[in-house]
Amino acid sequence: MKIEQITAKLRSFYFKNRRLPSYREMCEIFGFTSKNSIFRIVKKLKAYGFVEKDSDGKLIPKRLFSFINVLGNIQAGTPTPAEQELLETMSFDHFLINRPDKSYLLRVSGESMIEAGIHPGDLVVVEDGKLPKNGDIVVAEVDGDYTLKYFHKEKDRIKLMPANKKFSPIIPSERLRIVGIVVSVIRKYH
Amino acid sequence: MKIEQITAKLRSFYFKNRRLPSYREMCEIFGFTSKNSIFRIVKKLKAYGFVEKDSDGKLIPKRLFSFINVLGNIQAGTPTPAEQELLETMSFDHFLINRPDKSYLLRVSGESMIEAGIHPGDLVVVEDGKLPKNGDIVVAEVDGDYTLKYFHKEKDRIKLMPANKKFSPIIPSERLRIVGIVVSVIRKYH
DNA sequence: TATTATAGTGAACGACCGTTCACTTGTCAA
DNA sequence: TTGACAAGTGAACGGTCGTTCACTATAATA
Repeated sequence: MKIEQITAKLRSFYFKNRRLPSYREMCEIFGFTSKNSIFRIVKKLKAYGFVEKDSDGKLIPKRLFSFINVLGNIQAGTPTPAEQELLETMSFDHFLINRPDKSYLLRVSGESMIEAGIHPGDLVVVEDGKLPKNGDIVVAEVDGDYTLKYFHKEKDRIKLMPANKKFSPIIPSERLRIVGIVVSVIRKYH
Repeated sequence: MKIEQITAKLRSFYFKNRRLPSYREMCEIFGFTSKNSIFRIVKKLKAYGFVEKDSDGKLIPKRLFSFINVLGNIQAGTPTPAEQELLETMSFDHFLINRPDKSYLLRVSGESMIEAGIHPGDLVVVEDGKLPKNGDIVVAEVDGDYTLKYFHKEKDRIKLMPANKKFSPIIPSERLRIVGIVVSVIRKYH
């Protein structure tokens, strides 16, 4: 049996069950009757780098889940570092979230960041506990209201800049709290 | 031990190992010495709906991985159906990809869709084999070039509309191929 | 104080785990 | 034609799996 068929079947199993099948299950999936056949196939998969064994000897997926074939740029053709990274981390969860315990999701309303490509209805992954740098997009609490803005620290004051000409910069007088930094933006159409 | 501590530890284990720990491993993680303690804890987790057993009796995560606490709208407060869905599917992979075998990832270059919030450097998930509807964003191959545009079918012709005033609509004469439909957009800042 | 949950221990169970070994079959090259 | 090799079978192994049972300790309640 060809390695592509095997990885494809593993992929769809993992996508359905969120775990890798046992050897016995792989027998059923691939159509073998002997677990030894699986043993050798897994050896191949490890050699190819599709799966690996973790510290406890359990099988875990590795390079299997570029479900997703990265085709490269629309106009150019070569994969960029980000795609390599995604190929290796292989899951959007890992790609989009660095600190799961410090991250949460917000749905955006309002158009104050529309020129930064953040539209109403988009989801943003926000991570807290990080020091914002100039140019970061932050979720700020100003006088009790939450708002999404560019962060800009000048000599003695902090400026919150919208990405929309119709809005004005906010220079908070008191009570500014940076809730978190936007680390990624997600939009779903269908 | 409190259920929140347990789910937190499970979460971080799953995020690191991409699988749930065995009962013996949970003993180590939670600090118990008897697997029976784990047995009862898992019973609780099932009752709460955090985990479930799949068709083969194996433990799989269910509602555990709102790693990510959805806080609701920035301005409003109630979670929308999309967030509920994300909470239940619990993984960005499932949220963003419907058909893993028919999806791939493209890095966007060019500014032709910038007013739709798709900027150069963004990643788009493209699904093929679907019939585009008016208003869908599609990847089209026109005379050998790949391009990202709004799809508009009129009575007798197809129009590809950019989301950028500086660009002109394309009315393909021959050789138009719809490569796929953009189902989601991803942008990562850090 | 006596009673009753609640939470954890520890040993034992049968089933399944991944692995190994010996064997068969088919294919391709020398 | 023979030898080597790849691919699959089937049985057996020790270990780990989830589960169950009987027991203890602590805390809450009557």
